[in-house]
Amino acid sequence: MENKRITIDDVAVALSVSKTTVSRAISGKGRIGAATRERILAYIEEHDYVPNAIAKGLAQSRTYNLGITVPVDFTLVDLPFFQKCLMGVCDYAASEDYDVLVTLTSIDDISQLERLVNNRKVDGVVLTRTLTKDLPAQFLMDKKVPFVSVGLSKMQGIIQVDNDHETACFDLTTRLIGMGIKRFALICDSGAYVVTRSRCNGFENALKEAGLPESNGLIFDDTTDENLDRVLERVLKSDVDCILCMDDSICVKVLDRLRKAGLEVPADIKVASFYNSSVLERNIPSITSLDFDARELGRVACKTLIQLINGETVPSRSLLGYRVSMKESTKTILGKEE
Amino acid sequence: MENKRITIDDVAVALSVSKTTVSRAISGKGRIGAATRERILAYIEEHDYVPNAIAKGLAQSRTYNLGITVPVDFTLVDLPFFQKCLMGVCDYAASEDYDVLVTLTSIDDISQLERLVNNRKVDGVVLTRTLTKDLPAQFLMDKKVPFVSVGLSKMQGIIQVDNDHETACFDLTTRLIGMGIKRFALICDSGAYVVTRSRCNGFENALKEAGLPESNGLIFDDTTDENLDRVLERVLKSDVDCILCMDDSICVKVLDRLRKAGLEVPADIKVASFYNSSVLERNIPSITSLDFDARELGRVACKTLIQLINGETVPSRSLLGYRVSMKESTKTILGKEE
DNA sequence: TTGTACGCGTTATCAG
DNA sequence: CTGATAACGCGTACAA
Repeated sequence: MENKRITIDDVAVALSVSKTTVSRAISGKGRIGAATRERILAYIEEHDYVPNAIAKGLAQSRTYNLGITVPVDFTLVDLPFFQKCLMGVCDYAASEDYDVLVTLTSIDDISQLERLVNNRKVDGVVLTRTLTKDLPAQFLMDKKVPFVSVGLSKMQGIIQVDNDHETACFDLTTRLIGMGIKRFALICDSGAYVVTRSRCNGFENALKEAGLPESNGLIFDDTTDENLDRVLERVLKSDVDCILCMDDSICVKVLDRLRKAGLEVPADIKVASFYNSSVLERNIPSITSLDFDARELGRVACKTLIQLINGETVPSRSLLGYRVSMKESTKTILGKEE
Repeated sequence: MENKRITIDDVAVALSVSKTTVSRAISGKGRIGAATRERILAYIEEHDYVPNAIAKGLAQSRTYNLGITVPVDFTLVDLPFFQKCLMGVCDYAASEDYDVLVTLTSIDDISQLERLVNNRKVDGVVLTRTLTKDLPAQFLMDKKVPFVSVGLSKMQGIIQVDNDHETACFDLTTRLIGMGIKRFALICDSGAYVVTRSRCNGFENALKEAGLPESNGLIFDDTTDENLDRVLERVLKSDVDCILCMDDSICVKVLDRLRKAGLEVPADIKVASFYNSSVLERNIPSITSLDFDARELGRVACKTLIQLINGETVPSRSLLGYRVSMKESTKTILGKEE
């Protein structure tokens, strides 16, 4: 094993050319004779010379590093999302010879992100989980650091990448209506997430489009753990056909309560989730839900960010697709299938 | 907002001192007059000058970056572990002004790690999840890059940090025996993890120490999804008092099967898990288990790595503690409590 | 097509 | 105690 690392200068001397020529052979920039070029490339390959990324970075005031914020106050339910998203970012970054540097952020502490930016350790940042009050976005904007936000944000002028939750919820609701379901209850969390609004919109639009009265779509928000029982009680009394859960974390609780109440899904009541986080993967019955490809989301976010860094123009909002998974939990007993 | 970044030279010129002096005031290295030192520090504070980490890195051939490998082929059950571990690493790294750079590794693909190291993007690496066949460790060893391994490894000469699984399992088993439980079944996975061996050892030693015959501790390994049913059938016929699960991923399946078989925990049979991954957090009944602090593990791993990078001598093996959580799932019906 | 010389921002070395 | 000056390794105008 070679221990001592070789520099561009060593290559130049060994081949009796100048550093410039070697640099050109590697980068492809600037004209250079095909012959010398081949010769240099061959030598580099032979002696496995690898350019020093730090020096390169210093010279071009670039780091070829990307930052990604990861929330510390996650729940088990949204953990897979961040993990997959991170993987997607890493995927694409690697393909462009960028590396990814994680920084923990909580709702009111962005000190790690500040360090990262102030130390100029990254060329840009991917923000995951957008809150209505978005400290990181504000900070990066002030510092004029390129960044893209995964998840829609209310802030103006932010490059956003997200799945099309609104259309997805519209689609799922419409299909359920098509199966003969008429009365819904949508159970939301009390969080400050922007995405909740989009999902509600999709749901409401589907009802409207189908000509169903508003009263057929009960919406319960602010359902903390304590009053979920009361909410469900009201839901069950309301002759609801199908409970829609804003995401799996709610769905888990709902299923748990229904089981205790001795209710069968889908025989007594149907259930579906607006966000499949894979925690319910093995649930019996299988749960109808919306599937989003978080890894792809990460890839697109990363791609967009790198374009942004390179000064290319990027769409201010990219919406990715979704998949509607019709499963057991919404099957009608007559054997009607999707 | 200041837009243009200020350099050490600007500070030097503004204060009519040399760059060297400014550098000394910041680093604390080398003797310097208290007066000038204060003056420089004040100026820096005032004009919020931040040293360029890249240039600093180039000068000292250091990056102040750490790498951490994250496996791509994770399951939902061990996801929280990696996440918490990552957080611990980030915690400590930030406190030492290091940043953390993630790299995906699968069992047979370490190309991202290779890029990272070849490009000299990191000063050292934290390895998570040690397999019996450890490609990353071998690679880093050859490249002479400092690294520590989270989780015990069979390889010689590796700096390891882990929880003391063996003692923990010994402890839990012993306490269960103390509660009057005599016959155990330990259900393992068929994975190639080194940790499985440690846990089995702790379990077996506890039986031995208690003077129980070997036949009281049935061990089933290679329990793939398909034959788990058969295994459980045999277990139930064997008059076992308590099923011990190697980790929560197995425990989830076992609980599921027991429920279907109409068996009550702990009335009909007791259950405990050798690794609480928080997926069973809300399970009813609550599950007796071993708790490990993955975040602390990450912190210690990171601390050890930085010491290693700084040329300090570090213990070749650090074993961290654990917590035994006695819960409902092993309660005796008579109301005997732990 | 190729080479020279300088800049990137900092630390380290060696004088004073 | 302080200050020039040389690395660190690479990119890039500018010159040849």
